[in-house]
Amino acid sequence: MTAIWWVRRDLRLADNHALQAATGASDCIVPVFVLDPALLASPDCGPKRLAFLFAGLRTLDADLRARGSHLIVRHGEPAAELSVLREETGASAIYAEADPWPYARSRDGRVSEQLPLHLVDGLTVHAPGAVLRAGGAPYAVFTPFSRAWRALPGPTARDLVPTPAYLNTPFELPSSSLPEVPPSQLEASFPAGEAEAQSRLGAFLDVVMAGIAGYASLRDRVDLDGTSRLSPYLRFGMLSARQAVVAALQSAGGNRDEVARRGAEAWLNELIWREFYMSILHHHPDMLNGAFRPALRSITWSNDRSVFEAWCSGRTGYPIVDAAMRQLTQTGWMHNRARMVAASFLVKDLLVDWRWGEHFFMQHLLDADPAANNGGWQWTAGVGTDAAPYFRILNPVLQGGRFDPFGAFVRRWLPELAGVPTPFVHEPWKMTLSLQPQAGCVVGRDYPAPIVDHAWARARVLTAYRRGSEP
DNA sequence: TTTTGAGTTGTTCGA
DNA sequence: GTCGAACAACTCAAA
Repeated sequence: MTAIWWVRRDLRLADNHALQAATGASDCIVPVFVLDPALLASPDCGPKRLAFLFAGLRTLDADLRARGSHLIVRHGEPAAELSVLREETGASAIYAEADPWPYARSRDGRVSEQLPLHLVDGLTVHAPGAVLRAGGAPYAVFTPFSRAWRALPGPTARDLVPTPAYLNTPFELPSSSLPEVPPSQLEASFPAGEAEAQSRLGAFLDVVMAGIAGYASLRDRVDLDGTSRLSPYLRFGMLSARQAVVAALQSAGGNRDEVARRGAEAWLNELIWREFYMSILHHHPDMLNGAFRPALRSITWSNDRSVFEAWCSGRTGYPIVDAAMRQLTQTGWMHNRARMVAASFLVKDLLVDWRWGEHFFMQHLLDADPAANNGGWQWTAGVGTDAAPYFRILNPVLQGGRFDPFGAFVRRWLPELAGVPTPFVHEPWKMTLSLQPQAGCVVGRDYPAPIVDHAWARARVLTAYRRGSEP
């Protein structure tokens, strides 16, 4: 018996339920990845994430070759390509990991009409649809969702599926080659692959390194390396979410000190957020098209192209926003706190439709996932499930002072601020005209003046939301 | 059905 | 400088 293992966003051999289902049913496995032209042509498909995916596929191929197998790559419409592959191999079934993303669901529906496709849960620890209220309705608020999620029997180390020692793939089949991507800063920041993901997880969990132990107190500091930086790996399944949750639960339990326990709890909470947004998207696929709350679909945005472009390129005149955007466009990753500050600034200070920002993040983030990205933007804009209160408008100067107290983050990404004294580093326009040349940063010449006045913008957005929520 | 308490991540103002 | 209240009103979840 032969089975096709259809790889999509589960680029790993460890703890892979779709692969396990395939090997359980068949002794011959055909691993395939289908490059879908509809996805490659999507405006949300950016070159950085694509390069990360290609690098991940090469690594997966190498990992498979070490086990007697290899990855077959096909380019074309998935149902058609899988159909051809099934003819070529005589496979009796196709196994793949279920994905709640609406495009994936319709694609898989089309494949199922023609082929014996078996979808296996594994993208999340608890299937999106498994965490429900007493009457069977889905949750729309995070805290009760997380309580119900935690109340379900959680995975333990014994539940993790080991990496297969050998995979029998005797076929010599045509395989498309992946485009070569030149080495970049990206490759240095986030090397793709399962081994890298495992090594990062190990370092994060290491007691001596204090990654997870310091997480609760340091994760908001944009100038420090206080987060796991595992999001790109979770996005493509180079790391199993189940393995991450098992690690978090292990770190949260036992006789550990209070700080370490709190750190593990905080990290577990972030993993639950990921599952929350996948669940939300599963139940409300229409969220990708607009605000969850109908009352907030008629806000009048300024939608000023020039301020949007200033935001995209990191030229708003607010250092923490600009540093965040440059970190994103240069590395494909942005610190979580910086995401909130940058997103809040676009929506609340510039009054630009949150969907513009959502698309920009989709294009640039290695870890961009439709569920989490949309959920985060709706949360920031205050138009989604469990939305932020209307009055939560982040002040970029205060956020900078609190989460980048010495200005190391903004100086790293904005070299023009290198000589600005720390008291002014988050508001350089407050330097006197005589100090600016001494600091090597004349506002308006070396670094932009603020694109809007925050106090004025705050009043404007409150008015716009009040009007937008009127019937 | 009605009621009640709560809702990731804050800011501003005035005493 | 510090502190507490105010900031729309609404929806969700559970009793």
